[in-house]
Amino acid sequence: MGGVRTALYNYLFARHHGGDFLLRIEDTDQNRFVPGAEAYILEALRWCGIEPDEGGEKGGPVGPYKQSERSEIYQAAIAQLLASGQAYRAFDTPEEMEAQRQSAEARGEVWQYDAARRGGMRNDLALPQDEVQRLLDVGTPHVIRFRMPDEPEEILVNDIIRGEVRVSTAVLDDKVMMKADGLPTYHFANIVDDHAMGITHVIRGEEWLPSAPLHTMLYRAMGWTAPAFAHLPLILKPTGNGKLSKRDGDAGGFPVFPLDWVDTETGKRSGGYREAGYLPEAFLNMLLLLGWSPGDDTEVMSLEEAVARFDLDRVVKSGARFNPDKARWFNAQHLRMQPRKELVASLAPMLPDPAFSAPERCEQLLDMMLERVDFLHEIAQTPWLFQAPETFDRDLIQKRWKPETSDMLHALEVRLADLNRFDSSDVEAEFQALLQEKGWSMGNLMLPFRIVLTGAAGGPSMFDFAAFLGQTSTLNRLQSGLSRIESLRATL
RNA sequence: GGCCCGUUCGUCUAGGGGUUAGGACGCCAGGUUUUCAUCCUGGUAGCAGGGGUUCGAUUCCCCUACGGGCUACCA
Repeated sequence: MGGVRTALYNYLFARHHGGDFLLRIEDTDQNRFVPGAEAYILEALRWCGIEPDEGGEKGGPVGPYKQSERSEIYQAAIAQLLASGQAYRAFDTPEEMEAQRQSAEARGEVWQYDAARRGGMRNDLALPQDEVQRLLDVGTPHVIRFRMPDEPEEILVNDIIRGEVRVSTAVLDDKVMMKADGLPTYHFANIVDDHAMGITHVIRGEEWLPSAPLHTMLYRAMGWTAPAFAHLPLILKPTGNGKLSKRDGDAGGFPVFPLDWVDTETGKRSGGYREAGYLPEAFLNMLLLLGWSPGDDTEVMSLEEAVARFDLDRVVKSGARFNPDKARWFNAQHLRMQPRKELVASLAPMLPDPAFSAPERCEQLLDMMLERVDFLHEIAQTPWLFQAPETFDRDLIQKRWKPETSDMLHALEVRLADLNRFDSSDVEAEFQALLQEKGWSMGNLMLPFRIVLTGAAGGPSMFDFAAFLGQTSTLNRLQSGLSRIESLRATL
């Protein structure tokens, strides 16, 4: 969800200002490679309708769009940093550094690889030149670190959403730019690629705000103009503390992924909004308002409207708690805005019996049910629409079934059997005529009629429903339902 | 621990030196409806606390509290 929202805001911003939205795959961590993840991202964006202008399967003029295929570019860039003395090689092993960290922490000190400590470490800057050469000659694994200024300096980051953020380089460490495996870290690859690809705006999650000063320094060190930054508020759990995470969905009964996702290692499946029955428009609309507002009372918006109205100056600063109830509400709103044709096309394959999948039958179902559901599949999952009810609401029958009720329904059955036409209006006219003739009240006949045909208390207009069933099915349900209810009443 | 960001109804948010602090979700009540739902009407509920500045702070400043993020050869 968080990733989709970030993509959405980037897309809207680009579209609103006539720019391009590119997709770059940042796959520089070999250990975290997940098969299928890239295809998943592409498919999720496609489902949402926010496909990139460049990257993905499209490619484009500033490719490749996958960092694992851009090694030469990073090599050239790091050579520049090394040559200008703004980066250096470090040979310290993870074990060595961990030991130092442990002992520092035992003394209550903060340990970081910075200007104050690098003199005591095994690197270019501290080791004699011939020792460095020897290490290099024998192929000692090493990383390349960015050299923070020796003297503390205040770095100013101008964030579109948060304004000016100032950090002293004294609290920043010498971050690794190139890992021992020869691949760049996020920090380095990101600034190199953003520059190479002509990125003008970096719109990303707030978790990146602490490293924005580093990125600012990297642009300066490379002699490049930095893009504009905008750090988005995080999406928080519906209840409890912390940001929304994968586990929250399964526990809370709502999806946190756009599409179903199966973890290839554990085999565990996490539900997606698509599979949960959400319309992509509703999913996006819900995400849109989680951290941004148009400034007036408008809430339900199409993607086009969002493009027209979106800008970064109305993005909220504080974290937004996700509300599953409101997500449902958005779906209900968008469901009713869908063109009929599309609803029919979506509903037809969900239906339990192909006999109901004909366009006119789907139309009838939608007429009766659309305003009563939040999701289309709720129609398909209402059993009594498609077959006579198996069970009847005991409490309801106990409360509302009077001694004369069955006879009244028998009378209705006889009248309905005589009908030559069985449209909703025909059923209604006959129903009213019977009431009038016998002096019965609407409530005393209508609810039992509903119970006998559906087994339950709620639902569509009974005249529409009878017409939907047709004369034969209506009469069959009346007969079988009545006998079932009679035997049920005998046990009450 | 250190650094950074934040704080308006339960939730998402509008607002912004003088407002009856607005809307939405949820919840409650009433109306419409053959039931349920939709829809309509109304209600419930909020400026974290303390200091300043000011004629006047929810709005500006500071502090505290609380929340969040980062602190990897992960992104």
